[in-house]
Amino acid sequence: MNYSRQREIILNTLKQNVVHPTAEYLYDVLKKENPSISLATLYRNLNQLAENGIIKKIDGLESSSHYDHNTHEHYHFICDKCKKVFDISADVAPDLVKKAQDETGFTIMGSDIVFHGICKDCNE
Amino acid sequence: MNYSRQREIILNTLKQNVVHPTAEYLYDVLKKENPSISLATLYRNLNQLAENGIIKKIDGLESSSHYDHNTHEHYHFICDKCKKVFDISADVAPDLVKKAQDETGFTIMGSDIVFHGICKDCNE
DNA sequence: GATAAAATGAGAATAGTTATCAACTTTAGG
DNA sequence: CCTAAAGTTGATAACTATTCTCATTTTATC
Repeated sequence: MNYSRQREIILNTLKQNVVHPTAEYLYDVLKKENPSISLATLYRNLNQLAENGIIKKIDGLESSSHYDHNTHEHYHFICDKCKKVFDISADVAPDLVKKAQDETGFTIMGSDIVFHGICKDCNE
Repeated sequence: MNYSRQREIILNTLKQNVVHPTAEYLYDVLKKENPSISLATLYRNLNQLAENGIIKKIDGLESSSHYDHNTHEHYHFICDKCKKVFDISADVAPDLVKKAQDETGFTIMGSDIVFHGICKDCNE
């Protein structure tokens, strides 16, 4: 990844935003200073920056939603290779909601954890 | 929500699938037994079942991705009312990846937690 | 069984994102 | 500091996942 003016602008704009903006929001902000910037350039650069670990893309699962008939508190692991989703017991994060509530003072109604990695089968 | 044949079929199909299928996967399975079922019916019913707490929709954030220039391990809270995203420190779930790794034997490369609820401002 | 409310299928519509491609930038080597 | 190769850009078409619309059919109620 070599230098690019647009990428620098995008990264700076993201850094100046305390919130965790969506691409759409960033696009609106960017266009004010830089009316010619293209939406494709924005997405391309956000993805590149994320792939290089310079920023982080927050979006649990990637494209499509998954559905689970098990409604008991539990979490999920998605294999980056085979894309299968596995259950992880709620024990890995005890009192999670309570702790987060104490830290923030927000009313927290639920939590989802999504782990990423490579499952046993794909590891072999 | 009153009874519906299609909803029953959809729920049963979901229950019989160990994996956590996407709508697309479910649609393929459903069509075999029930060729006339419509994709809209499937989505409508999955949403209804999820709203009624009968199944769970797994998808971190809703529609669009958010981007974060802070790449240190930390988690997020999204306010269901104003849709703003807030940071939550990694302390709420100590040794999370290690614990999940011990439980599963998978190679875990990362974890995302998304909390849902109502933020302080919206609570007032 | 008649009637109102809810659910359906088909396909159009939408939102978010990615792909394509010709023109322009950046980098490295001579 | 010129040039060729590699990378990046803007514009727009294309794609994917999901929701909306609406005429028809099912379900619940009296």
